[in-house]
Amino acid sequence: MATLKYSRQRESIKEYLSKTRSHPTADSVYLHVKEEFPNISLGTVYRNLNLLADIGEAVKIATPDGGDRFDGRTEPHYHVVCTSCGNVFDLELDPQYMEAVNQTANQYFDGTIDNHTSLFYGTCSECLKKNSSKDLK
Amino acid sequence: MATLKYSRQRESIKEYLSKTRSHPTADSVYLHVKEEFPNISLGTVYRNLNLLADIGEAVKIATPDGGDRFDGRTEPHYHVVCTSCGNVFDLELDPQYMEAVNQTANQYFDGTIDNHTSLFYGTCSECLKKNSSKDLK
DNA sequence: CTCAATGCAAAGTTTTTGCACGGTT
DNA sequence: AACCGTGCAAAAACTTTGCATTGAG
Repeated sequence: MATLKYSRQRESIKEYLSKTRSHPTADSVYLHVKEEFPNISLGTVYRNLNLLADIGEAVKIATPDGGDRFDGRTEPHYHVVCTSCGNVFDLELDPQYMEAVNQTANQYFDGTIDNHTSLFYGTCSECLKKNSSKDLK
Repeated sequence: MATLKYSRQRESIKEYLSKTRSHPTADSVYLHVKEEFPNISLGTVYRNLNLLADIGEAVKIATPDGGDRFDGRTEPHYHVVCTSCGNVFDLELDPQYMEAVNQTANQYFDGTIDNHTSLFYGTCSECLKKNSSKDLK
């Protein structure tokens, strides 16, 4: 395989991903890193995001509407996607349940289940508020 | 809200979704329904797929690579996405675990968790075979 | 008759890719 | 020097949408 070389752009992307909890889209990452590297291109951001996901230093989270989201948090954890606003949240699940579920899932997937990318859909509290106020009219 | 009118195209889409276990993409649905309705357009397929998802008669499953997948199975169940080939599989999870996990997730999402769309990533057995033979060379 | 659904094509969004150049090793 | 990474722009992949027409109620 090709040898990985250092690049300031990739470093900046990694740093941003590791610090934010917002599970940004590729475009959000682009906008942020652009502040430090005004000439960076969206293509470079995509290439690095996919590269980081490939080597396990980031997680790509697919959402049903809008683009994919990325997460730089490396400890195993689940996610919840709000189907109303599209935002992604970390889910603090009792390790005991995560273990049990992963074990069951692995009966079918032979130990390959990636518990970073397990994912639920729901409606976040902010959207619940908005929706209930809409229901009133 | 607008009143729903019958259409043979939508009926055909629904029937296909309810019979297949392949979790097809919009394009696969299009190709299939095209056999019965040669003039059907991809736009119509998308419109109906989204409509069915909105009224809860189908589930839209986002995958990190390739297009979204659709499922017509209506009983609550989880899915596993193969990150190698992109295929989606049903996951028969002990209801007791599903219940426990949903309950925990719902502490954060206030009872809105949709247990049709909860989703894991892994590598399916077919891809495991292919990958291991690649590793040998 | 009314309005939802369709087919078609154009446009929108998101992501990938080819290529020449610059940066890291 | 070798070759990976970048910026740019074009292209690809996927999905939505406007509009005239057809079809259900």
